[in-house]
Amino acid sequence: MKLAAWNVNSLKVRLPQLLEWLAEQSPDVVCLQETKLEDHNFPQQEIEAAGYQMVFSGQKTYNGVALLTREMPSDVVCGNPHFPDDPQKRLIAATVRGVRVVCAYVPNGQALDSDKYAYKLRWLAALTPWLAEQLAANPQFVLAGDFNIAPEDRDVHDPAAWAGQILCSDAERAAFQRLLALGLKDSFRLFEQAEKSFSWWDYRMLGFQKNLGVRIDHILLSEPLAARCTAASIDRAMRKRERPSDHAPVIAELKD
DNA sequence: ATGGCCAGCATCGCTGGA
Repeated sequence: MKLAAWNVNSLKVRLPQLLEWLAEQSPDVVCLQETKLEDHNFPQQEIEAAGYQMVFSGQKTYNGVALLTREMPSDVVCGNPHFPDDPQKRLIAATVRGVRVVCAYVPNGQALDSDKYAYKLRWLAALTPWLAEQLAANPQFVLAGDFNIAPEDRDVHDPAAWAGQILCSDAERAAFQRLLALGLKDSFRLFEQAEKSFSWWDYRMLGFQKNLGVRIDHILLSEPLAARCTAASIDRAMRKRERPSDHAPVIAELKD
């Protein structure tokens, strides 16, 4: 079972790249973030034609998440009951082949003195108890998406420059550790990886060409799934293509 | 020299992303 997460930064713009990538990689489950589409505009026919079922929760202009799956997903939940009435569409969960999959687009936060940062921390604080319930109900569990957190200094191209900044602050990293403390493993770190492996690069300043990136997109696996995980990677090739998303897809493979 | 891009929405400049 091949799991992937990708912040596409507008599915309207990125649909051709997504369809090419699905054909090349043939993932079994894809968690998409930043679709930026209202549900009635979701490109269902094109994705169905590519051989995928889908569930989605979107809005105009901002946010939006979706799950693409080879088999019909069940028990679909949008949003977090511990964080009710959130107008921002950032969470969708479903069960596929016995695996509970939670697709998340964690708020960016903008800057530590911003209201958006306070919202990010509240959002993450509410996420943890809900995940604990989901995980207890199904030990075959994965949380994947854009976390907007670089968990460690090795996940940042210039840790000194980023120290204490958004994506790297102590409070954000502590929130990430609380997710791991539920019993989740960062699939990428289950394996030897190249130094300076990142999943996001700024469109400006030749960020990708200079590899000035951060690793903020993650696939976290419960212990039973981590035991089945055979590989984890970041598909940097997608960032080299024409009109790329600023995020690369991240992938984890599980043996059946 | 501390910027530079991209997407959306709406115009001919702003917000948000990270």
